Amino acid sequence: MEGEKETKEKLLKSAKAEFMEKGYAAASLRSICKNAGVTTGALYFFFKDKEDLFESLVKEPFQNILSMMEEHYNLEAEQIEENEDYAVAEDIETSDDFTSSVNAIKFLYAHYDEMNLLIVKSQGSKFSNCLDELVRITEKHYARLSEIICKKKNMPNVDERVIHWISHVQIEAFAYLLTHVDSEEKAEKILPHIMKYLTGGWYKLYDFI
Amino acid sequence: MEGEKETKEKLLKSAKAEFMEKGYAAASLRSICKNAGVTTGALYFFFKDKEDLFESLVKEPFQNILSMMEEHYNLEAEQIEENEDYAVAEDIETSDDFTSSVNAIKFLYAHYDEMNLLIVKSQGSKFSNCLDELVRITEKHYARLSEIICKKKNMPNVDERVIHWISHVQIEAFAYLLTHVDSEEKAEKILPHIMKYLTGGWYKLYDFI
Amino acid sequence: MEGEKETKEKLLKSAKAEFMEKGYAAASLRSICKNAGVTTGALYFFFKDKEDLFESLVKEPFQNILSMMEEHYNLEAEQIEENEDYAVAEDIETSDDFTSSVNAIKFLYAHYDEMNLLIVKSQGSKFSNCLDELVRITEKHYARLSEIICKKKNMPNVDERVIHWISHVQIEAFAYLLTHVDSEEKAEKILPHIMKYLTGGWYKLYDFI
Amino acid sequence: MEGEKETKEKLLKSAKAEFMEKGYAAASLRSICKNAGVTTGALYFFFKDKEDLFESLVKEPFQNILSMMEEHYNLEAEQIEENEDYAVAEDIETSDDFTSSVNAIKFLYAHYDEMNLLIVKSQGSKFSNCLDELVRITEKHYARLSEIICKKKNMPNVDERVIHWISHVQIEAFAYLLTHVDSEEKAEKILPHIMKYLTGGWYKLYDFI
DNA sequence: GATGAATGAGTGTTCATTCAT
DNA sequence: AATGAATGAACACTCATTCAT
Repeated sequence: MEGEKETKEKLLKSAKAEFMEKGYAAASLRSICKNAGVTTGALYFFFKDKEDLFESLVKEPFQNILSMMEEHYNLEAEQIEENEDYAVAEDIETSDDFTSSVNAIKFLYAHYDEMNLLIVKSQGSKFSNCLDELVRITEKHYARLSEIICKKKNMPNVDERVIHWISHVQIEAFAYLLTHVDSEEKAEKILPHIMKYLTGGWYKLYDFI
Repeated sequence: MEGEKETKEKLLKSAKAEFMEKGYAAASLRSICKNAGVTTGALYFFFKDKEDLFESLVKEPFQNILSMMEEHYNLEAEQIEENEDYAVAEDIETSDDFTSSVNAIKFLYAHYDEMNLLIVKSQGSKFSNCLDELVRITEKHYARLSEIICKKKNMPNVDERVIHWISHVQIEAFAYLLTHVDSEEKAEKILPHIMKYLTGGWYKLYDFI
Repeated sequence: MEGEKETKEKLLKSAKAEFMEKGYAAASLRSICKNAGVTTGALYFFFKDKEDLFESLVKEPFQNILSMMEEHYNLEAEQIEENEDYAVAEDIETSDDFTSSVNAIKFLYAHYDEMNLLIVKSQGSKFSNCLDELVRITEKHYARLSEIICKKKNMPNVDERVIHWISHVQIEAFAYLLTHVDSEEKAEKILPHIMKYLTGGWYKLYDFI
Repeated sequence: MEGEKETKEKLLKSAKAEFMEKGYAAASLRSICKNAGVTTGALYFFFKDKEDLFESLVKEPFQNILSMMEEHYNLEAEQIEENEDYAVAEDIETSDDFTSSVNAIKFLYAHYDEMNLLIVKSQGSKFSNCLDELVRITEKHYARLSEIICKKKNMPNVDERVIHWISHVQIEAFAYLLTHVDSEEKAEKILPHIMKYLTGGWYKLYDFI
């Protein structure tokens, strides 16, 4: 009777380990089942296919990041609508108060494994380019901010490709932190410097200096 | 008689296309041979194995980047030794003269395909982590610069993990440019803004602002 | 529905035939599967690899021979310990009572095919040198006997390389019988002469004549 | 110009090494050519195919053994025809004068490599069963001797299968000596004991004891 | 819910051999 | 006399997936 209804859990656990070790494409369902102490048939009872299995591990965490980011950006957008000077005076995330960044980091490290799966182990799956989606959201937000700033400062609009590039760099920068600093503590120690560096870029770009 | 001595070229061309399309791991030697209009045996006459075939495409370009970067960093290091104030006054690559960056970009786009193979299609090959090597070199250089700057400014040394992170971000930033902007012209248009952004980070970090 | 659960049997049968015909190294798994009316994947469901397939055919019989021989030698050793004159008076297997030899032959012929696989068809597998193990056991036993005999007869010890050689010859002699006389009946008819010949060698060596 | 006409020699030397190391079947012509510093085409200029290459190494030595053995047996047969009592009185090779055996050993060790190729490395080639031919000659000779002895002693003829078996055992016994004792010196030290053992078998078989 | 069996296409790689030059 | 190029079949093995029970 042991195991019984936890087969699915065992499979997910084994799958996570396998995907972590070998990446999506090189992972073997055979191997996952074996390590779960279960036959292939069982896997296909719970999951449609390899893709579905991977998705079961990462979809929800990924949606959560998306939501979180959208929420964060919406909040910021509201603040700007209320006070158009906000963007100009403070720049984006320019203040030395990194609370929201810290919160983001907290969330990411709470789902450390899943984030790593998404960022570095998803090649071959439909999440291969999952960061692109984050970039897209970020980009949209920054485009709006940029427009406001430029209007205020009577500058020509910054090229949208530059905005896109910056968005990508920022996302990648966070991703790298997550995938190469293994504990939240350490990450939080580095974070302020990182934020300083990233916001410094904005300053320069809009000649705040 | 057609083809004759160009079999190797045909194979390399076909291989490049296949690797580009599917990435190293998912590429099929069978498919490469078929598209080259050649049998598998022929491939193994010219190349030791899959790895060797891939290497034949990317090794030399990669070595060239390495050389280029080392040369560039050595040059900069020399300038600093001659004039220690250089680093402080101008910061690294801070001037609005991006000549060396433009040259780098020119080189990268001259080997556009190979660079893309290296950066985004090499997973599974021994070039999987080729960017790490570039990061390592960059990091070493920046560590040296950072030390000089901090001494001059009576600041505590910047954490080496931060230096590492910045180096990575910079390399990735260039890599992204290359892999997502498909012509040199466009890249050169964006480049000044990118350089501005990246150097802005340094300014802020060392409180030049 | 035909076949159903006998796939493994069919594979083993087909494998035995193929190994018998071509030997381990030259045998083709493809061919084995085809003759079994089964796909290659099926084979790999039941067996880890080629080696494992071969092992499944011969391991047990081989272990049995080992056990049988060890038992036989231990028995003989006990008799000698009880009566040290045994070895001298009777020599090893010198009596005209070949019961144990006949039993051995009976066993060998009960596994005729497997023995042939082991002895003449195993080249390239890990059973390549399986006879060496039998020789080793035999040698150990004969070394002990030889020492006792020589002490009793005040002879210098027989060179261990000679003992080794004799052991090998004896094992080979039995092996040849098995691999070249196709029925137990015929073998049993020849056996007494063979035993006579082999024991005659011992007589002469220890100057019993 | 170097090499020039010695290509064939280089190929033969390289082939011998390869066959020695891997055996006939597992030997790779590719590898042989490479180690000879020559292309495959060259090999096929001198040799018809793999089989022919192997044959070039071992055919002559093998023919020589055959001749030697036949000569030896013919000589012995002549002696018997001249003096029918010879066989009975002395038995075959019974005297303690092993001159002819020593000569045989000398010859075998003079062609040590080739003999090893023939005996242990020929599986898969047409020399796979080359020892059988030696057994056949030996058998023919022994059959004749046996008949004479039995007539003289008024014994029933010894079963031809026994004769065959003994012949095989003797050939194998010599082969084993050659393939497991690496120097002629050592072999000559063991040889007297071996001869003693082998002739002892004959004594017993014909109840000379 | 889950098993155990089976599929069949696919993988990279090696082979002896051929042949125009 | 020898090269260098190429063939094409064969190899052992792995894969995600299916399905009757």
